[in-house]
Amino acid sequence: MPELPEVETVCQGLRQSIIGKKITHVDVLQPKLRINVPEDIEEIVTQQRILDIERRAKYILISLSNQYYLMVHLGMSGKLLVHTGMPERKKHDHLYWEFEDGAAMVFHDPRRFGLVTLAASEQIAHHPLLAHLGVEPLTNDFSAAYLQQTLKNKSCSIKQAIMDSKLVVGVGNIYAAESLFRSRIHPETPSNKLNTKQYEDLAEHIRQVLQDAIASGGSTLRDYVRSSGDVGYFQHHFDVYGREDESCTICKTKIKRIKQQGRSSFFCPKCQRK
DNA sequence: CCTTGAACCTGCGGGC
DNA sequence: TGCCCGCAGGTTCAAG
Repeated sequence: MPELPEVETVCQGLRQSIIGKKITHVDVLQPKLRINVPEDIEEIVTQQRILDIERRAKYILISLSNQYYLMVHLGMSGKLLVHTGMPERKKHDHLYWEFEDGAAMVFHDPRRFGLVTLAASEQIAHHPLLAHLGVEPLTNDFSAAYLQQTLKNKSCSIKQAIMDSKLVVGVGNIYAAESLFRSRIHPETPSNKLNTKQYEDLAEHIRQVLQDAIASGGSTLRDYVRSSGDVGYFQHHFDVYGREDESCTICKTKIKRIKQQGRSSFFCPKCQRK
């Protein structure tokens, strides 16, 4: 389950639980994911050790001792769980990796919008899934100046713009709504019509809302490891997301829901004006 | 180039 | 109880 903070939390959990382990077996129960699982995954991955876990956008990159990355994306409904022994097989479990010490990792994804694939380490930056991604929101490349510069000629809504992974990665439907609320910007505002302060607020609040969520995910990391992965992604409290007709946490006005690009947007019509 | 809409897939909850 | 609808955290691709 995916927005950047959840993916980051999963990566942190994996770092604590599988680095150094040797893969002894791979079981592919369902190869038809967003991209088909490579047919040679078993021969490439078995007998390799997990060296490290990295994240790029919402992709989990597991580096292996043979200069390959195992790339995992969780899509809308994916989970990557680690068990200390062999877990019982559940519906929508699509891949199992078994380790030398008896532990196992499971990729579980009812909707199959996620993916598991392989990439040679030296060409990882040029991999088609990663090559055209924009900046990471938690690095210094992401700033008000960057937003203002890249959006100055764009008339699309600011919500659509910040969810565009060619611009900035990792801002999904929840955190787009939350960062616009904190910035007091209406989601339908044209991207090129924000003033300088609004670009500053937005850049700052995108960073903040993601960092807050990572911190709160991190606080459950102990549980994550102990219980093999179920963090409870909707543990956070949101100011606007999913709160249609409930009252604004600032001014008590009823939160509105509208559709943008086929997806729900939530905002306070009083705090967030066009 | 841009914008819009649909597509991929399963499950859940509400209305009738 | 069943059926149909809309909804869900993402991403890509085709059409206009």
